[in-house]
Amino acid sequence: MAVLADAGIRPSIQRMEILEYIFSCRCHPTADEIYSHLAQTNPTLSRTTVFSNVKLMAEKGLVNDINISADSTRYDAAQLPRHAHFICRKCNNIFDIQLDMDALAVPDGFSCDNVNVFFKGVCPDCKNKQII
Amino acid sequence: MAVLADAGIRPSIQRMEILEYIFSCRCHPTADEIYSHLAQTNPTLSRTTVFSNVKLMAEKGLVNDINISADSTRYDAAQLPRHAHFICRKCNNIFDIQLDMDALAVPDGFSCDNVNVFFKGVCPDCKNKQII
DNA sequence: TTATAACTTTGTACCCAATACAATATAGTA
DNA sequence: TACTATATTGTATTGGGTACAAAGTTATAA
Repeated sequence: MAVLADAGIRPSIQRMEILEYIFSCRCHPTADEIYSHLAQTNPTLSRTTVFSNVKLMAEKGLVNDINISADSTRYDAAQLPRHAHFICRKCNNIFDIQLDMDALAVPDGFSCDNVNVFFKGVCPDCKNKQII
Repeated sequence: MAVLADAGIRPSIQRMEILEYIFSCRCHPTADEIYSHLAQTNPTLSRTTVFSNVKLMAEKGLVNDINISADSTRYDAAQLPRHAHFICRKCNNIFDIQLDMDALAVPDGFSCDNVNVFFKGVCPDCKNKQII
């Protein structure tokens, strides 16, 4: 996990496990979901450690923090191709939406390090269920 | 405020005051900020009333709920021209960014009722202050 | 007008994501 | 080894937001 050191974060067992999970799970987990998952194999892991480290990783640009809903912050691997997110108002699932986001730019004077595009509505599955 | 009735919301003093403030202030207020402002002239107003009504107005499409930061949900008049938002990591101010968002679309099958574009970074003012 | 039903506001109590903080543990350096 | 800096842990706390029941208000019908 040289990616941690490259980002200026000193590697540790906990940090490697957290980042590995965010990079591999593809489920936009919350900090609590990351904690619950990792605690199964690492019972002494602290909830605070997860919260403080995902925040650090977001600041360093290793992960994206997704505030698509008011509930809680979700995390996504920053190394994935840029994509948008869709949240379903019925099932609350979050979907990756492939989209050309290169055209999105800020005016001169602003320096931008992060772009998020969020769609809200109803997903195909829930639309079908409503008809039935 | 026929706009309330048009959206299927029964008008009330409280609801008109809340909507009027969101439409006029242009400051992306949180529910608590709306409450604090209106409570100055309406001391019996309840915090719960504000929270439940801004949520209702967001569901009915009268206002946009902005979750650009994890802190708290902010609200914006939905009748304004579509625009993006920029949050400064230094001063936490939120700026309106004029942007062509018509190209942003979801795949077939999804039905989308709301799009948000969020930029994060440093605003011109804070960039200048850092140099000094 | 009165009665009744439906809805809204209010206020308290509560939930839970996130943070503060101090104690302990670990890693880096001389 | 001793010392310093950084991480982790666990508890206590904060604060945005909600649940719920009581009180107040509006609409509809007889």
